[in-house]
Amino acid sequence: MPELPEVEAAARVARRAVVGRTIDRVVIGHPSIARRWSVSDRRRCHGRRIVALTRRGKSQLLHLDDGGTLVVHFRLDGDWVVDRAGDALPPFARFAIRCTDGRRLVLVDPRALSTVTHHPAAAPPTFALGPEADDPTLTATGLRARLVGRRTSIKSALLDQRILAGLGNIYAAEALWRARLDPRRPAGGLEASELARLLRGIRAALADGVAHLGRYRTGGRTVAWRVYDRAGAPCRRCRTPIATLSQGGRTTYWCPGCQR
DNA sequence: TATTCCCTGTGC
DNA sequence: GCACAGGGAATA
Repeated sequence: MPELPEVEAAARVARRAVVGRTIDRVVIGHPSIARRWSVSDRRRCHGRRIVALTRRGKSQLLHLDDGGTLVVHFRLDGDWVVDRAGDALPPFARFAIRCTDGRRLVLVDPRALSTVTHHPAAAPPTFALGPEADDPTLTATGLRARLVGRRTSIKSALLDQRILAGLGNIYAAEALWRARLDPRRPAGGLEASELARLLRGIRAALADGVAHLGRYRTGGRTVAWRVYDRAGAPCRRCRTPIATLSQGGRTTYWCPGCQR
């Protein structure tokens, strides 16, 4: 689930659940999380109030009243479940924040690839991220500046969070399809008009994702992607069968007929 | 700039 | 069985 629209939706769920509340204790449910938590990290969270929850790229930041920060990244499969302390933990619970009023925010993640880290006020987290993919002030010229000289494919560039933050494998493919751009094109070789199309494609793909989140979150995505996961099916624009290729170890879905 | 690994579940 | 899964840090 978690690319920018999904993480943003999850952040809203978590914000409603825990901002303004006080942490009674944190629960660590998997060694992959425990590895990054010292005894002092856990102790410092105890009794702290969560004063705000923000998003940066695909990371969620829980700001504590002592200046500390919890950084949560869902990776491929993470999601929040809100329940009550005392309930049985949901399946695949990997981490949880139990609030003093009994509210509990649980990170569920079958694959256990999600990460949660604590950063004390003296060592706040840093992010080597490009501008947000949905940043309304982003321009084609600005995009060009971030891609100039890049030899990698435009598809791989869109997945590089240092260039643009928030796109993943699905929305990158969807944006390129909307822009009618061949995903193999060198990132630094796109013309101004193509970059303008790409920027529009990114915005349209993200907007579509946001528009359909409700349906997505309540049981299986009912919305059809434009190209993602449609290998062999006819392109929705030109009827050419959708093809796949591997780029940087990820599968790219694209239309050889109308993406140039 | 391109693989390798982290984890576990699912679908072929 | 085995390949693969919407991510990204670490490594070569």
